[in-house]
Amino acid sequence: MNQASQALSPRQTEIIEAAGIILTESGVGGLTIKNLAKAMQFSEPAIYRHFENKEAIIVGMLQFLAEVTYDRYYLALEGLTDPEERFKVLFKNQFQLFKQHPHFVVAVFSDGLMQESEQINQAILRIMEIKRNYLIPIIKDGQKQLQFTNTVPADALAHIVMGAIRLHMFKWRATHFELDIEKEGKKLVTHLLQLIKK
Amino acid sequence: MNQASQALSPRQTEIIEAAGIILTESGVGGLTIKNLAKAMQFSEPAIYRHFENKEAIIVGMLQFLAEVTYDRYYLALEGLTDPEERFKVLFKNQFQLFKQHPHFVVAVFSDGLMQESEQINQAILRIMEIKRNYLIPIIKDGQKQLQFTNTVPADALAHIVMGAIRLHMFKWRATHFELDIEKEGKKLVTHLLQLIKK
DNA sequence: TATCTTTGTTAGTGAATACTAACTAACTAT
DNA sequence: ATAGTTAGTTAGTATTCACTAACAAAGATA
Repeated sequence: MNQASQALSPRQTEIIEAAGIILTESGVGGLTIKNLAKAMQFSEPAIYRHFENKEAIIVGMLQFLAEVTYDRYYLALEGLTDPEERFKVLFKNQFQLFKQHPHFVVAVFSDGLMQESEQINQAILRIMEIKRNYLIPIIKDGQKQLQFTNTVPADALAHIVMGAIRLHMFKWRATHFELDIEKEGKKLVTHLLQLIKK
Repeated sequence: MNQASQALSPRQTEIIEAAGIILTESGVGGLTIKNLAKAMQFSEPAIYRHFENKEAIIVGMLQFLAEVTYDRYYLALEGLTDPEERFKVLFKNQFQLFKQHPHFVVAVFSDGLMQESEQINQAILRIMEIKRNYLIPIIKDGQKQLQFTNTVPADALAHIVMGAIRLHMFKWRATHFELDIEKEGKKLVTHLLQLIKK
C-alpha cells in the first residue's frame, strides 16, 4: 500500500475516481465503503488493500485535486503577463476543471466530509490556499500597473473575488449541476473585473 | 406535538437551542439524538415526544433561524433611507446575530445536514433568499440615487456581496470562531462599499 | 520447482444510529 | 373522584457502518 502523499497506484486512482462519482451522484451520505466496493465491482475488504481507511481515500482525493489544480493553473497562466488576461484565464480554467470533474465541487463544499478529521479539513483549506496564491500576485500586479483599483488592498480584493466564485459554484451544485457554470461564470468574471478595474 | 411550521413549544425551543450548542461544539457528526438527550438531561425517547424525527429538529432550527433573521433585519432597517447606511446596518446586524448564535453559521454551512433531506435543503436556501430580498432593493435604490455603480446589474452586485460575506463567515467558522467577526466584518463591508460606490 | 507477494474472496464483529414498544407518574378537565 | 393527556422512563430493535480475520488464487522471484 502506498503512503499518504506519494504517487497513487492505478488502482488507487480508480478508487478515487469512483469515490468522486459517488460523491457527485449520492452526496456525502452515499460515500460508503460498501457503495465504493460496488462501484469498483469487488468486495469491501478489497478496498482496504489499497487504502488504510476511509479517511485516506478522501484525503487522497483532495490531494489529487490539489495537484491537478496547481498544475493546471500553472500551465494555463504560463507566458501570460497582462493581469486582466491572467485573471480571466485563471477562472476560465477553474470552471472548465470543475465542469469536467463536478465531484471536486461536492468534495470542497462538503462539510460532512470533515466531521472530526483534521487532515481532511487541512486538505480542503489547502486547495483554497492554492487558488489564493495564484490570485494575489495577479491582483497585486494589476494594482502596480494601475489597471486595478488601489482603494482596496489586494488581499481584500482576493477575498471578495474568491467569495463570489465560491458562491457561484455553490449555486451550480445546488442546481444539481444544471446551470452552465462556464457561461455564467464568464459573466461573473466580467462583472468582477468591471468592479476592480480602475 | 406541534406541526412543522407552527409556533414552537418552550420545550421544543429548548431542544433546538441544545441542538445548536451541540452543532457549534461538536459539528454535524455530534448532532445525534443520544447527545441531544444527554444535553437535555433526559432519555432519548423523550426527544420524540417533541419532534417527530431528527429531520424535524433540524428543519425547526433552520425555520427558527429564518424567522429571527427576517424580523431582526426588518427592525434594524426600519426608518433608514440612505442606501449606504442601510447596507452597513444590514451586515452589522448579521454579524451581531451570528456572534450571538454561532451555531447558526454551522447550520447554514453544514452540508452534511442536507444529505438527502430536500426539506433541510430548502430551509437553508430560504435563509439565503431572505438576505437577498433585503439586499437587492438596497442596491437598486443606491443605483437609482447614483450612489452605487450602474456598470454592474444589481443582482450581480448582490451575488458578489453575498459571496464575500459568506466566505467571511466560512473563515470565521474555520478558525473555530476565534477571529472577531464584527471587527473584520466591518472592514469587509467598507471595502465592498468602496468597490460598489460610484 | 518452491516460496513470497499481491490482490482478491467469504464471513463476521463491534459500535453507533435513529427510532419503537410498553409502561408510568403527574397534571388537568370534567 | 375519575378519566384522559402529557411527558417522561427502561429496554430493546433493525440497520448501517467501518473495519478485520482467515483463506485462496495468480504471478513474481529465488
